[in-house]
Amino acid sequence: MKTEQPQPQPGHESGPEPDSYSISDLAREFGITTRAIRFYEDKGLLSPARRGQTRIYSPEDRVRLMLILRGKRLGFSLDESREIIDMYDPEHGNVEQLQRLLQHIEQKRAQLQQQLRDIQSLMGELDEAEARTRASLAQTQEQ
Amino acid sequence: MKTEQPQPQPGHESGPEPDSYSISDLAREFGITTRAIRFYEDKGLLSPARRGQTRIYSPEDRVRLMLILRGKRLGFSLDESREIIDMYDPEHGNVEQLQRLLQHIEQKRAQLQQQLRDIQSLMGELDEAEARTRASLAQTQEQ
DNA sequence: GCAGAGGCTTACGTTAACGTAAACGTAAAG
DNA sequence: CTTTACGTTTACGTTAACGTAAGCCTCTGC
Repeated sequence: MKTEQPQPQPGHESGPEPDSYSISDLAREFGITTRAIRFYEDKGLLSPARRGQTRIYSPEDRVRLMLILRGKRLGFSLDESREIIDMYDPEHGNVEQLQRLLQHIEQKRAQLQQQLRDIQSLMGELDEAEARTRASLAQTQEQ
Repeated sequence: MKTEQPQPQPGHESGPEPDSYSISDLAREFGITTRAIRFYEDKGLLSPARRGQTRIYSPEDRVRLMLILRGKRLGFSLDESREIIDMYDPEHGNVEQLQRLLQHIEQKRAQLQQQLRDIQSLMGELDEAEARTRASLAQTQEQ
């Protein structure tokens, strides 16, 4: 089912940004399965609109999906990704919750800094590994 | 069982680097369970020496364990970590294997660069989230 | 009017990475 | 000599994150 795009405000939006997506649109764009997308919804990470039974994804839904996938690339669980995404919307009423959110942000920041260090060292080691490999390759070739 | 440290070359090594560790030594140091360490061995990531049945870990084994845990922090699977660790020792004989190793290194590098970008953007967003939270907190307090 | 091309729900299967527990061996300490 | 601490193997259990059907609905093109 191709989600129809009647170009709502005619000739005004220049960039090609659709205002809704089908589930397979998103699956194709991000190289995942529709099953995965529905799974994320099951886990409370997405809640697209419905036309009848059919899911209709807004650009905001698409952004959330991108955030989920970025979280995966960083090794976050879906629960962690949801927590991070939930930091965006300001529905946090009382002071305690805001304090805990700040702590949470600090924790994430610390984790990201650790990841940064890890990446730096691994990058350096990859450089060395590449050098050794090229050396080994050169030696193999000159014989 | 405390692995005995008879200080083999007497009064020569100044730094406190033990030359062997028990499984619970390592478990304690890295905040994991002995079960996990044995699991890594099952998966071929470690192969410590044995005194009878008991596992004896060398400093090199300890380093491998550190690399495994760094891999985990970066969201790598144990298989991926093993592949990366295997890049270190030069047992790669023929040219094809070396070529594939180089490709492999390039892939990892690309992945790490993606992670770097991901971390940068997430860091920025954490800054914004913190700012919003502090603003929200200030507003709550001034009423 | 019917064959595809999507989409939906429900449900069982699968893999990775351990957790948990049982049942046993051994060495030092009281 | 028995408790305590640590170690071992074996094996079943668990959670996350989907994969893989099966069975059914609905619109579109021919």
